Amino acid sequence: MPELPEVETVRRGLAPLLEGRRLDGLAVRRRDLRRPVPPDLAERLIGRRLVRLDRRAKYLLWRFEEGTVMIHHLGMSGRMLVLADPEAPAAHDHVDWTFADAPLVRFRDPRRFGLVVLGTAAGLADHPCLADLGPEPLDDGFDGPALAARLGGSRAPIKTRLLDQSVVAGLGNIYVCEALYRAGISPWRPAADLDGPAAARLADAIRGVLTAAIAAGGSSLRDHARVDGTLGYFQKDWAVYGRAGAPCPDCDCDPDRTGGIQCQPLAGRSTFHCPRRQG
DNA sequence: AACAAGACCTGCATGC
DNA sequence: TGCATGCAGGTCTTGT
Repeated sequence: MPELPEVETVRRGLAPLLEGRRLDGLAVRRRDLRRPVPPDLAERLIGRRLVRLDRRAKYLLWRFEEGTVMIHHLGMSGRMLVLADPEAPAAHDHVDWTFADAPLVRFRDPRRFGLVVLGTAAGLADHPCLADLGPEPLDDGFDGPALAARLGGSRAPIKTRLLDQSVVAGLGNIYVCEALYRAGISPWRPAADLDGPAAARLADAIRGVLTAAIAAGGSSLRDHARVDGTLGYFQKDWAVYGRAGAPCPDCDCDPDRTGGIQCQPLAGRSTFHCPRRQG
């Protein structure tokens, strides 16, 4: 589930509930996530107020008083539950946070690719999780030249470069497919071959698709809170992802004649594209 | 150095 | 119905 828009949606849902509240309790049921949950997590956090909930790339940054930061990644299958009326934890409910005057917040992550570690505000930029991240695509200054500079002279396919978090922070397989489609650029095109206009179109496409997805996701946080399960929201707006065989919504190519949206592997990931629009 | 491939872990859809 | 297979939104490590 979580690429940048989903993490941002979670952040926007949780922040108003939790910012300014004191953490009163913490339950860790499994410590063997992608990296071990630190043994002193409770000791470092309990009794402190959450000053601000931030996001960097696909990480949630829980900034507590006195400069302690909980760095939290949802991995592939992680989601946050908001439970006004807490139910018994299920099999993959690994961590609960209890803030004063707030609903219970629970981290559920069946595949355990997620991560909860600690950092400090002063050293955050140098933390191993964050040190190599590229620019935030929604920040001011992310444009064609900035993207082109990050791509450098790489001959690798543009899609694999965009999945590299040190090039642009926060994109995953879905939004890379969608952005390349919007920009009309083949996923296999060597990154170094993008000229100025193409890089500008791609930067615009990245910002556009992320912005649209966040706008669509914002209304569905209650689905997360309700433990609804499935994805819900922006997926109905995907132009190419998961739509192999469907007609391209833009060039309207006939799937019977051109094949419509195609899915082919690239760097081991399913890659959805319209060969005609993105030739 | 740059890139590809495999590993990590579980759930789910599909097909026999 | 039951079982085997393949695939999944992300990193990280290993090997070429």
